[in-house]
Amino acid sequence: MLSLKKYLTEGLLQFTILLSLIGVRVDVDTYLTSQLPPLREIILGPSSAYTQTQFHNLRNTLDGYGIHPKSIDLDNYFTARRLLSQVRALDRFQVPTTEVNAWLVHRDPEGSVSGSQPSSALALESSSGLQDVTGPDNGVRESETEQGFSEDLEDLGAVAPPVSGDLTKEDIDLIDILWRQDIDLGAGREIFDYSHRQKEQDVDKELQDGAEQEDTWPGEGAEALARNLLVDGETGESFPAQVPGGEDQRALSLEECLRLLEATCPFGENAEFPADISSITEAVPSESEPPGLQNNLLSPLLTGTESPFDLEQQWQDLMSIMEMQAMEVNTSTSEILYNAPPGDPLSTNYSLAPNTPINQNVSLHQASLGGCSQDFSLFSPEVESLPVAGSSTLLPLAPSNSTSLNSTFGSTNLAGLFFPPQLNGTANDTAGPELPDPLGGLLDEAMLDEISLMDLAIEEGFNPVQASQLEEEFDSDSGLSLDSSHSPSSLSSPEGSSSSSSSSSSSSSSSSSASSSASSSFSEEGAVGYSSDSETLDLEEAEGAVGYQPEYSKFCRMSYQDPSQLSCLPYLEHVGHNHTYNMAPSALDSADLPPPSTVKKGSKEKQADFLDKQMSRDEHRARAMKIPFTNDKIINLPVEEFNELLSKYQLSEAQLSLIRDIRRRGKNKMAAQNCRKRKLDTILNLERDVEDLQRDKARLLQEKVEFLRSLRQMKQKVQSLYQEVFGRLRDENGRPYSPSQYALQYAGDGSVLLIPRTLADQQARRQERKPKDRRK
DNA sequence: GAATACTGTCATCGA
DNA sequence: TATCGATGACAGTAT
Repeated sequence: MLSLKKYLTEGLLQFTILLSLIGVRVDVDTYLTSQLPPLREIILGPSSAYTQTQFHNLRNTLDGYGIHPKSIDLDNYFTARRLLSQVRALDRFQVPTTEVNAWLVHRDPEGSVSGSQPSSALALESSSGLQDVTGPDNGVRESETEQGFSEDLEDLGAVAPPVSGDLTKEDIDLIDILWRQDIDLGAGREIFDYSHRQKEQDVDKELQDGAEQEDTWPGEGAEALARNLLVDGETGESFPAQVPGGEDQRALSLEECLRLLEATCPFGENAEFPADISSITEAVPSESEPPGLQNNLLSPLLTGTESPFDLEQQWQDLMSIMEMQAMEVNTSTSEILYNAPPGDPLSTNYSLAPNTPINQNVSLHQASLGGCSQDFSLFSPEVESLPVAGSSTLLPLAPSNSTSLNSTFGSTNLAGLFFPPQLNGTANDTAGPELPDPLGGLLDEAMLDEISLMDLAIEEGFNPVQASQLEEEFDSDSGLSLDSSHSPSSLSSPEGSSSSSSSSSSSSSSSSSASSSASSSFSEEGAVGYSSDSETLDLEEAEGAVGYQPEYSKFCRMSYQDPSQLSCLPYLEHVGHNHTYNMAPSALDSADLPPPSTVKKGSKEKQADFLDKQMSRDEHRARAMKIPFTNDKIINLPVEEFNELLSKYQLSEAQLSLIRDIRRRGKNKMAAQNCRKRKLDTILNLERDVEDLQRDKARLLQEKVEFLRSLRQMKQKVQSLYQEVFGRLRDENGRPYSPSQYALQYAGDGSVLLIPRTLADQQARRQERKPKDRRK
């Protein structure tokens, strides 16, 4: 179950993200034919399985369309089954690139190719089971999906040449837009979706009219669907044809979102000037550059100060996803991670050894977040700072083979998620500034260990979380939150045997010769050692619950054996596994039992022997010693009452000794059960504590990465300012100072001094020694 | 038949 | 000192 749950959860997450990216309308017809009209109505009803809008509505429980709660799971399950396979196939290089291409085509003002594709797209859709292809963009996407990756590149080059030439950035922007739209879904969207779902329903009715043809829906059903697709345009978000002016609205929203993105994303403008960053960074120790260039750099750096807020939220979202994702180790990712562009200025000072455990641990589940990985790259300046070279920008994303694609989509962006790209940069890039690296100490081995531990915590913490959740379901604070599903077989069989057990006679005669027949009767009842209803009730009346605690404790493991709690679970009252402590047959004599005449003699003997076997040793002893009261009284009575009870009877020394032993053992038995319950609770609490600590640690590490990123930005800013100031300095003759001979030094009062390089180096060495001495 | 889990029991300690 | 609860250890039983 754990694996299944994990699989579904993971798949649904991937599926969710994928839907968010491509706006796929889920094809439920394949799975819900006319044999399941109610389910079909529920799932294909006004609210389900259409677009990302509905999906997030479901997730956000907007309930705008009155879905039955259970339909959500069914919906997710059936859709996930099919779409999960597509998500899984991401590493076979189809979907991720097509997602990107679809949006690019949509944004292409010319859109010549995309506009010519709808018919083929529909045909492909019917064959692939994807219904969502409504717009020309999706048509291209579908066709590309079918045709493979090589043609994707061609389409990219021919159809959707990026305006800025940075395809990666556009992809990132678009993906971020989708995310924002998902988050900010308003009523207008829902209304739109609703109206167009009604039309969809009409089409479905038409399909249902031709009920037999539904199974073979690629025929007429596909045509109807095609009509529907041409009419409603699916997916709501990206669909212009349905609503007049819808395309304009969409375009407007895109632009708005782009503006929003540029305003919030600290690297948005950075990506526009990757070369500038590189040149400036490299130029710090060397000769200065024209100051005008730096102005272009400073502004994005300044805007970068706003980044932690947005990034924080996005990190939280992503990490919440990551916590639910069972991340697997993908060692191949390191290759991609360390193949960062050599000119990447951000990777200059924060490179890692390629064999650090970080990148071995950081990876997504195969290509599970292939589409989502683009979102991750949104926060990755590395991606945005890739050399802008048109289609060449896609090269890191373009797989030469399936393996590389898997690693690319599975890990690269995830690395950007967990660690800023500079962490994954190569160590070969030594073109950085010569200023003392303030971050060098922060990225030592300890830091790497922590980050790797974070991965381990997330990885290892997942199962304990699930386990604890199951445990919590299994064992609540009361210790008796039992579910019948946990032991269905145990519940059914004893109940089935209750009738025969209740018909047992009142005869207390037990014979050893009846053992064979008794055992056979047990096998017939299918529940050897389980007490019947009447037995339990009678025994509880006669002796109290002490003798029957093991029964339900078997279900709740180490639960407290409190009979009062047992009353809350009537179905458990009658079911259980009893080793000992059954009532004495004499107690059954007074119980309400059917007249002996209604019971066969053989069954009487069987029952007697059965009950005799169910008696505990102490009960046997008490019976043998003719103790005049029940073991329950012996055990549970308070000391005073117990002594009074003993004083009422004339008991021999052996009887008194036995009674005291019974009392001691009975109390000790309950104490042992309580002790074990406490022990289990302690373990569970510790488990939860560990999970909490793991979450806290992961969160803190996220924050740390964020801080490092901010620090890096500040450092770049300082470097730029340094160069700008240094470049403007002139000596008495009006000549610029040589960076190799002079350096700027920041004084403690905020002033900046121009000192010889040698002196500056000496001071830098002194400052380096001080921390070392302090450590000693 | 071995491994494991559950349960009862004993011995012991401390309150 | 007797009683009781808690707990480790062991053994029996069931799965």
